[in-house]
Amino acid sequence: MKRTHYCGQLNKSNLGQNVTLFGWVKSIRDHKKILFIDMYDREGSLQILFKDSALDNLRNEINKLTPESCISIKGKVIERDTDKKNSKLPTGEIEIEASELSIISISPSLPFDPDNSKTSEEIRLKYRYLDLRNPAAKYAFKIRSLFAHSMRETLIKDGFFEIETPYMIKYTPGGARNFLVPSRNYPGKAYALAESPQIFKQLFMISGFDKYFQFARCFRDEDLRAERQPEFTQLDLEMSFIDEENIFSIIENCIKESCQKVLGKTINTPFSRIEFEEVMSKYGSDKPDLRYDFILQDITPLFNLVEADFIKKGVASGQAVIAIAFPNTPQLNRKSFDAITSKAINCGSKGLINLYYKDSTFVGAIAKFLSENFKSKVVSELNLKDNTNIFAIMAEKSKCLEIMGRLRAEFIDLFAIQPSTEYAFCWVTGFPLFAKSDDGEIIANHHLFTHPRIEDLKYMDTDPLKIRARQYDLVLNGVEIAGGSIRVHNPELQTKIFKTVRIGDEEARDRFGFFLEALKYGAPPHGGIAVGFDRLIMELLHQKSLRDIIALPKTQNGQCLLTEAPSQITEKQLRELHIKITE
RNA sequence: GGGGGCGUAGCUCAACUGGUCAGAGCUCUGGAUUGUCGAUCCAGCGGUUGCGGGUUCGAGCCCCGUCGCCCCCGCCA
Repeated sequence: MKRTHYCGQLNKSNLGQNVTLFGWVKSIRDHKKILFIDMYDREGSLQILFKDSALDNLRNEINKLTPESCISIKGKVIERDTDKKNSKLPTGEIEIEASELSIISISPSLPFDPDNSKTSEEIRLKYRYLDLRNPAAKYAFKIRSLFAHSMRETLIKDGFFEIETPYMIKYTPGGARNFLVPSRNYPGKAYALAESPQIFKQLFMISGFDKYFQFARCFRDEDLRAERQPEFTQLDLEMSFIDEENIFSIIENCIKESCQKVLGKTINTPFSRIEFEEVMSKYGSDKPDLRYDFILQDITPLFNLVEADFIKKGVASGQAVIAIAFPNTPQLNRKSFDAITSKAINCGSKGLINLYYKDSTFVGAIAKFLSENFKSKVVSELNLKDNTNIFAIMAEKSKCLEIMGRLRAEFIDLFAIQPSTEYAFCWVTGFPLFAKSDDGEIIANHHLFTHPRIEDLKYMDTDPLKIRARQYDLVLNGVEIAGGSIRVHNPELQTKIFKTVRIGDEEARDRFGFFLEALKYGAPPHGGIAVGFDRLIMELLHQKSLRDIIALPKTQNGQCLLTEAPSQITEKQLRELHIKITE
């Protein structure tokens, strides 16, 4: 029982060799006196030929065969006649003339065809082990594996230690909701599953490990989205005696090398950088998709010139008008326009203004209100060319930007605009350190250990909302794939920050006691970043859902359709855990 | 917690406003076939229209409830 080759790896260089293969039957084409089996394994598929006395001898066995059965074949690699080669198959120049066949296990017909991508996800997740038989899945998980390996390799080469942190940890309030693991030994107490290794990696810096990384599973009990799973993988790292530049270059290099090695794709470094304020005003989002260069434009002053009442009133009451223009796009039909308008309304807009510019004239619902003065100004300010759609909304400025930021992606989709590049990486920096909560309180925007920018420290007592953080996100094609910061290592500054967000000594001790204690003992300056590894792979492979690159994902409601987790637990288990179910 | 989409044969889908609407392709089963390659040809099997109520002479279609899947908002520092 020894495999000599993978099916998918044989080619003309193996001609004449006797091979032993293990794999699955894809299809059987029986011509009675001659018969073909397409056989595949994880590396690809291959045609097996049965004829003459070998076919006569194996006939009984072959008649039992069904597609997707597991078999082994012994035979000889032969070249196909020129007119019998199959250029669609990597192994199409050769075939195996079989001398032996053994059936390892017969499969009944599958509940669905693994190669048919139209099959509903519900069925595919229920039989995920069959779904994963398809070549696209094999490719995705091969890339994922190689990428993890390559990232690990570059970090080890850069002097990082890979250190594990516990998953079952002490619950600390704030942040994402935790999954809880009730304790058997301590009635009423529970572990929390770690939502990230954040606090531990900072402890490692205080321990003097200097450079730490880990592929860490993270658990968050929050509602799911296409790019969120309740458990996911972060490439987490932290370094001492560094600043932002060190983090950027470590990550850029790690991604660049891995893309080159694993995907054969060249990524340009350094990645572009953009400040939070700029990214919000230009793209209306802190995770801009820079494969497209359309930017939002504030045309509020121009709209003063529009004679429509609702616009005059809006602008007079301090609302802003934000526009975006799409040259070389067709005029929208009623249906498309209504669809996109309702999206705008769903995002909180009152409506959507659309003007179409063609042959030096404007078409649209508000066209009749436009003065010549307005027209000539808008043409020059927006640099309008023929066949351009201009969309605008009017609202409070930050709301406007946010809504337009979302619509930007919708328009790009609607007009099927081709991206200018395959991968657009960018760093977003200069996030505000604090934000104002709904009830007017000052709260931390990121987490409480984020270091303020040195030049903004002076606002701490006077105008803390003006302080920018030494925080950075990495964005790829409009998806946030990493985030991190330089941390506070000075206990006095830490106390000041707590004070600003009105966390008293007692609360601080309660929530972060062991960590604040640790900070006292000669903490080095440090910072780090966590890469959403699943999202990175998803984006690199242009997948729309995290489920495509997680082997055994959960549904939007957090169920595993294969194993049916979560499942009912018994009275006995509950008793052991000192838990009573009410209701 | 909220908004939207979907659920019909093993799979993918169809069935105009409620009335020959239980249908197709693929899979599957049987047969034919010496160069096929998601083979082809012939024949056949296959249904609690997610589930439970209701309206109606009559429901896949309308109404109420419920379950499940997907997308989004809130949420996820």
